[in-house]
Amino acid sequence: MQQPLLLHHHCSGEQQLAHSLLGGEALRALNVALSVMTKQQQPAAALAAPPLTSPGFSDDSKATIATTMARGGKRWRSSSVMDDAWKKRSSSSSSWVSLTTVPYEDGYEWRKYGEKRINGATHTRSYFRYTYRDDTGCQATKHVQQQPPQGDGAICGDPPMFQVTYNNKHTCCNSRTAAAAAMNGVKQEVEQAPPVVLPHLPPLVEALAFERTSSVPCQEPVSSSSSFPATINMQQLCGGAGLTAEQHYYCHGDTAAAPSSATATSPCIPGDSACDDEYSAGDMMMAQMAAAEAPAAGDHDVDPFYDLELFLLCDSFKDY
DNA sequence: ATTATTTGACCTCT
DNA sequence: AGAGGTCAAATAAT
Repeated sequence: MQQPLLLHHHCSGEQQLAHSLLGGEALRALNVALSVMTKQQQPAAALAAPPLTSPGFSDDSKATIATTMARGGKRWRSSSVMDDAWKKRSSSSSSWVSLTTVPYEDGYEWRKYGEKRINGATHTRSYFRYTYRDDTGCQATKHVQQQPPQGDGAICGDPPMFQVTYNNKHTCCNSRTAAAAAMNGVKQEVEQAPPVVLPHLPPLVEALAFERTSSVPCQEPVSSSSSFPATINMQQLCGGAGLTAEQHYYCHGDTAAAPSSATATSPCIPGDSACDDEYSAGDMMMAQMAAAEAPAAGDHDVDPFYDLELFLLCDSFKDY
């Protein structure tokens, strides 16, 4: 319903758009949808992606590495470091998949460390690790795989979809403080925060996603490298333009870990000093709405949807 | 000068 | 042997 306004708001005036969105049916529909969401806790849909298990390492493989290193390859790790890596790999296996059009905007900063051509895939796969891994010890990684075009692939306006596979939970408490600590040269204690439970998104979430527009100009398929910024600018997250595209999360592994930003980081929650300047009446309205829908203060620790709601609301309305 | 990305080699697993 | 993941030297960007 809002598509014409969204497409032409530069002509008809942003105020009118905001009025239409915040004062009309859209907000009410959103409110209802979120209300249903909070009450609906269905198991996650079947995974589209193959299981991403960590097979662990046998003693034999350790020996293999030892001999390999002895014969003078390009490897440089000491055996003790290797042992630690094995322990980590085998003890903290968890991964989850996100299907999204915005593969790099998840609230954390990532550094690209590799790119591979994957068999049968039309695009290369890019590998990222948490930018401040060395400072925080956070072992979170992800890889991004652009999906082949759906249908005939030539439909204008169909944005490229990316499958983002996250590995290892963020052990830094949240994105901003970890980044700040790293930038200040402060060695941050690695907190063993309780695992954040990934909200299982019911189908209704799809109704919240912004409808794809058919008027977006045709684009060349996104090339595998350098077409996207590999790191996330926090200012962009808080005040940058652009609507959040649809994101679907799937999880698997031992613990349902949350996609980093969608929950704990919530980079744009009103009241956060880093974002306050960017928010006005609309934000307060969203905060009130979320407060009305969410359990009493303090209860959102056990409400898997609470932070997700805030994130979606905040991110979706931040430009108004 | 510093930081981030690219890219080919290396490594493990199947 | 091939596939997928990681490393770090080389290169590019800031």
